[in-house]
Amino acid sequence: MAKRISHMHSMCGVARPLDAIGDWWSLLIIRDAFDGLRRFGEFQRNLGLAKNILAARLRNLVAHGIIDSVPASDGTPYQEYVLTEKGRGLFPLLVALRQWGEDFFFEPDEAHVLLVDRKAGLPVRRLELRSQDGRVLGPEDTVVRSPPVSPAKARSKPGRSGGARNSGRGPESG
Amino acid sequence: MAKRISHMHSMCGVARPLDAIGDWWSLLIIRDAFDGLRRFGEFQRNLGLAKNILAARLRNLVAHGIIDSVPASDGTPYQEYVLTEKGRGLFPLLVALRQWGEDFFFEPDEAHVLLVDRKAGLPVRRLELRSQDGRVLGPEDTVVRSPPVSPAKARSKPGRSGGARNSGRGPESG
DNA sequence: AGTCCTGGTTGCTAATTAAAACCACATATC
DNA sequence: GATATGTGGTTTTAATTAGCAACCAGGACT
Repeated sequence: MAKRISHMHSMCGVARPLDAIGDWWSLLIIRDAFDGLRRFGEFQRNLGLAKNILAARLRNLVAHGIIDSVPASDGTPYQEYVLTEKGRGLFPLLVALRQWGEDFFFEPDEAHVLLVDRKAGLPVRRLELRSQDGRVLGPEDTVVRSPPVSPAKARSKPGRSGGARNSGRGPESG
Repeated sequence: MAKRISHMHSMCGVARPLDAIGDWWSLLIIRDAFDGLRRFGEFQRNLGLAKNILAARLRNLVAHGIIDSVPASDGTPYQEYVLTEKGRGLFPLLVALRQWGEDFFFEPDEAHVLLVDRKAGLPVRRLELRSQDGRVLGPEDTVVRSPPVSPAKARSKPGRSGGARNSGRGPESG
């Protein structure tokens, strides 16, 4: 199932999720799942990937708790694949990806689908990262920082380097 | 450079960006670039990946306009790799990924770094998708829809199926 | 009974990945 | 001036992976 980036030193908060998703196909499967697809054949036809690959990806996603494999709801003896809560948590990521795509991957005059608010029928707003007090934050306005270490936890995880260092910029940004 | 998911039927607004990014390593490189890393050796040491892989990924990212390769600013005759505007556009995606990771990939008591607003020193807000009028939107509240087709463009791209069909749910969600 | 559809698994081969060795250039050191 | 050392890669090579195709099994339809 792919060597992937495991053996990463830190397996930080970005690498870990990547490892769970698996690969691009998985992300497209998840997107299709958000779109209401549930059956093996639906995914396969829609994505056009080999069946063994699809089977492997679905297995992996199920193993990581992103998709749940449930008995088909229509009486057929097959499985349906539905997003778990964890899987549904990927919604912002997919939206971010899509918005980035809309921004940079289409000619100005090239027609492309866009995400609209179902109720109002209008395009959605752009995703924005905001501070607690509502300012929009860009890359320079944020830092990755270790949380304040409560004394009780200070000795619980001696192995990971996350404790004290790196409260500023630099490697091991997690 | 990986067969990837090219040969996808539609290369929709999600698949296209994925294709450009390349793979997980690339995303980690981008994350490190956001973190201020610029030199080949910095990336290599920080990520622990083979040099040829790093070189290939950097080439790919440069080719896709995500990273720019500029002469080093410190007088050395080497290159520095800095994010382009397009690359910086990936910030929300990385934040989404990180927040998802924070939600589902750490034990409740497991310490992990988190993203804080540099100025206030407080954790950032959660990314939320909102409608034009400010409602928070979940997966069910959105649809992927073709934009209204202006007559001039109606015949410009006969090949792509994006024209009329699929204004609702279903495949080819782009 | 035969055929088709769904939902996979199993082999196989070609293509990719990644580790390691190598190389060129520059700077620092003796 | 010769030698080590760090940077920024490329080439070589072995192992892994992807994806095609074939196969298989249960059910439905004819």
